[in-house]
Amino acid sequence: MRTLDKTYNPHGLEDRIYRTWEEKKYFHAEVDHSRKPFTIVIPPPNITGILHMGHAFDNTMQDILIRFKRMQGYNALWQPGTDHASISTEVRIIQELQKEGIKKEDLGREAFLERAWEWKKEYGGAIISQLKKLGSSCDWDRERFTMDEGCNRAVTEVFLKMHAKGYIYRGSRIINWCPVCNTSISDAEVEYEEQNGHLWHIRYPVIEADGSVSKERFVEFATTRPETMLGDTAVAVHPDDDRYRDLVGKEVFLPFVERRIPVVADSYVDMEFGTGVVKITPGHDPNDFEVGRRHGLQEINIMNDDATINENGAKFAGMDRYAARKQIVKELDEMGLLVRIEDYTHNVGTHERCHTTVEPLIKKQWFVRMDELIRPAADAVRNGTIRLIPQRLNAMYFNWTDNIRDWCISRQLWWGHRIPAYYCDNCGEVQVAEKAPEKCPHCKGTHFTQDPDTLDTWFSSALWPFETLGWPDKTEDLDYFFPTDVLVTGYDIIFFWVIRMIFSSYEQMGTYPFHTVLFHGLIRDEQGRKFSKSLGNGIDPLEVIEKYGADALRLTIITGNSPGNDMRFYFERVENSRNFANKIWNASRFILMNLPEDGKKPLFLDTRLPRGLTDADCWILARFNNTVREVTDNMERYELGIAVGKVYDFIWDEFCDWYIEMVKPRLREENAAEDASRQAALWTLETVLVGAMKLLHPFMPFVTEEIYQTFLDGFGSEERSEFAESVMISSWPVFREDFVFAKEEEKIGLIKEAVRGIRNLRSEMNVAPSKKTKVFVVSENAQKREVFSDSLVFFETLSHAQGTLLQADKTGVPEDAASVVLADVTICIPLDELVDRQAEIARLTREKERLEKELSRSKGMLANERFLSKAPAEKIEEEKEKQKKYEQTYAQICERLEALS
RNA sequence: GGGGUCUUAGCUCAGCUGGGAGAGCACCUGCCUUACAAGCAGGGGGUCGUUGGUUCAAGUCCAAUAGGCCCCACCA
Repeated sequence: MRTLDKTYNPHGLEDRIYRTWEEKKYFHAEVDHSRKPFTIVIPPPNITGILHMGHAFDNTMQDILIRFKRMQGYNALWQPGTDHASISTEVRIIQELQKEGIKKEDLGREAFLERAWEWKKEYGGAIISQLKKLGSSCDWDRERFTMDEGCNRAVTEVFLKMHAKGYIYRGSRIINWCPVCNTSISDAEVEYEEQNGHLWHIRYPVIEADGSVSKERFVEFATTRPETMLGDTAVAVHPDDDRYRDLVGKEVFLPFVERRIPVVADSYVDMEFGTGVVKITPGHDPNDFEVGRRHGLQEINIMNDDATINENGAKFAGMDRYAARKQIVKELDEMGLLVRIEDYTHNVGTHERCHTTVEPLIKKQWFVRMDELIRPAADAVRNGTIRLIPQRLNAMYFNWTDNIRDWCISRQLWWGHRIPAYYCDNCGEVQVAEKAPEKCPHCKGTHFTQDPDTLDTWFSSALWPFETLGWPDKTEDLDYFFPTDVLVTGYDIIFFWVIRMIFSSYEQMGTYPFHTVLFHGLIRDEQGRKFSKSLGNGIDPLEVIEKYGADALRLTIITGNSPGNDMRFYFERVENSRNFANKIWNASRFILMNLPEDGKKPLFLDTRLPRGLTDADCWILARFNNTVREVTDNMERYELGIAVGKVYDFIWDEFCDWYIEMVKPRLREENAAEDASRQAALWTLETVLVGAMKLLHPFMPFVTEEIYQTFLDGFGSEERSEFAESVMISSWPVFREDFVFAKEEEKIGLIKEAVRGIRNLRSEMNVAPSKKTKVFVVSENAQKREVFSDSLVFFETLSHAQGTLLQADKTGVPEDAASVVLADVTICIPLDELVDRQAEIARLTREKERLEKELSRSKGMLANERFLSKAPAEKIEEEKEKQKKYEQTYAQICERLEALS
């Protein structure tokens, strides 16, 4: 006989089920033109990473969508893979080497890369096995890596094409330099930190008309970085600033390096700030760089790559930038050029990885020109070709596209895609090509050196949606699965990744990579803080899975969350999810207990409605039907949190707490004689439970699979079908016309109200559970017998449960009785059975007041001409019905009150 | 400085296109009822940040305001 343990235990079960899925190749998708594809590419996790809550969030959402679409009959492909993550991996390897006392440079490029590949081999797979623990139904046969052979070819191809089109160029620009990582970093990798510093007020002597350095006339300005004065090539004032009008065009004297630099007028200067004078250091400040370019100023680099002062820094050469700062301030003071020092807090750019203060430097780097490329990316969102969910993120998206700057793609790192550019050893001429050319077209030299830099890690990620499907080859996969459908990711990488995928895809493929981007927020700790290593507040999803199961983790993550919103993670919430798994487990056990033991074909395999269905059966079928429609609708609108909430409520509240309780009497041995009714109940129980397992499967894949298969008991079909052998390849429930039972729904709705009324009464009147109470059900409705044909049984159940005899009676409400007045039925408990007459009066009075409020609202609406003329007819009808009910009920309550007092 | 977002029950949060205030946890009461105490039944508790406006009707739309958070830019 099919049995389940008393308590749900995900341990072991989840791994076992996942293995079966893999063995059966359910995750695998092949080109099949008879079916529509549905494709998601995974945001490739870094090979350095271990699974964190962010991954869990991201991948749970993707898995839900892909499982849903798979069940709906789509040829669903979830394309997995990992990212080489150039800088973060390189940093980690350097740290590892440090422990062995080895420096990256000592090892050399070749040996270092060997080391990196070893790292990839060792740790790259860890994240994959962790994703499997979560239940991710990726097509692992298609796993890719951003530095595998195909992706390498894709990267080179794109680089060459874009270079040929003039989108990629090499140029001198001011870039952010990290002196510790020894590489340039992109603007987006700079993190601003508020730091306490100083504002040094300094003055430069003016050069007099006779060419002498003035002893009396000075220009005063303030700076947070005095050491950069060594690279000053001008001071600037605002063109409208009357105070300095006569100075513009003159020169001032720069101490130490003894340079004469011009005073220029530029509207970049804020007249209000400080003295209205700014020193201009084009070599070490992005704004100054711009000013410098406008005025044709000299660009002087005063620093080495390790942020020590170089030979342009006169006597300070060789000093660290901070040591030089100290010394310069001291000497300026001695020269009488330091006016004062002020405390000042300001934002300082730091490298997000190592938090070193970045140094703006002018360097030759490779760039992608963005002005033209970005346009179609902005248009796609603007005209709705690509939909961002939630829509409010459009603003953030346009904030990026409207303020785009050229993308610096070269990195002075070793781990990554090598730039396909070769310099002639003889003349230095650069050739961009797949391989080193044989001859330099410029000087005919034959020896070349490849550019030592690698590409920004996002360069390859930007190609991810099509390179993983075979590009640059023309593959059938690409043709069939691309463009993909939905991208699921965090809003924090809109710029890094999403925008870059969109323009890259448009440029290379002529089409957008997906039509929808579903964003999720961040998972925070219970105090609302981000998870971070330094805070030590991280929660390891694997530990949660170990303790509560992957299903519980998934349900927790998705419940009550709406797209793009952050959420807090509480263990209490996981416990609740685990309890829900246990709940459905036990509901299943209950049904199994009542099934025949002979291993007969399960009843629900016959989808026709059986004889003997009662009102209760029809009601739950109708409620299920309704849930199917709503949940499907929510899923299609990506409202996953709402969808799962509805499934949860249906299963726990309607199915378990009401239907199973209603149906119990019919299952009892002594009622076995009424076989048709019993069979109908069992058929309904099975049909609804199995259907509910399907609805729940995308969210909680493991427990639903176990239950589904237990019920199918080996009778499943090997094909994808309604009763496939696995729930994950079974078909998603659809709305059924034969499950529409409006009348029965209404009846049971009434009965539920009645029962609640009785429970309320008993509870409020302090009726002891053991106390037997008479209950009269009074109805004006002549059809009451029919209405309550089920309810009698139901009441009996309750009475049994409560240890109380309840009985229905058609006589009127006795004088001395507490009662609940419903629309067309009154439920009462004789007062002699009860404690307190006053309590009943108080209760009825409250009820009366509530109704008065409702009535006045309703009357107001129906008296309003505009409402009557504008509102849809159904709405008005509905309101009239409501009012009628209110009035009836109100009258009854008044009567009861009178009778009591 | 620009943009976004949030403010709903003690806590954490749902609430789609305006029309009877919700969930989980916590709390209180009563139940070990033969699926489940990881459970069942019932209950208390909210002027939906503040002010004004649109509307017959606003948690829901508009404006202003206070406070929190996020992103971008970054004033030397």
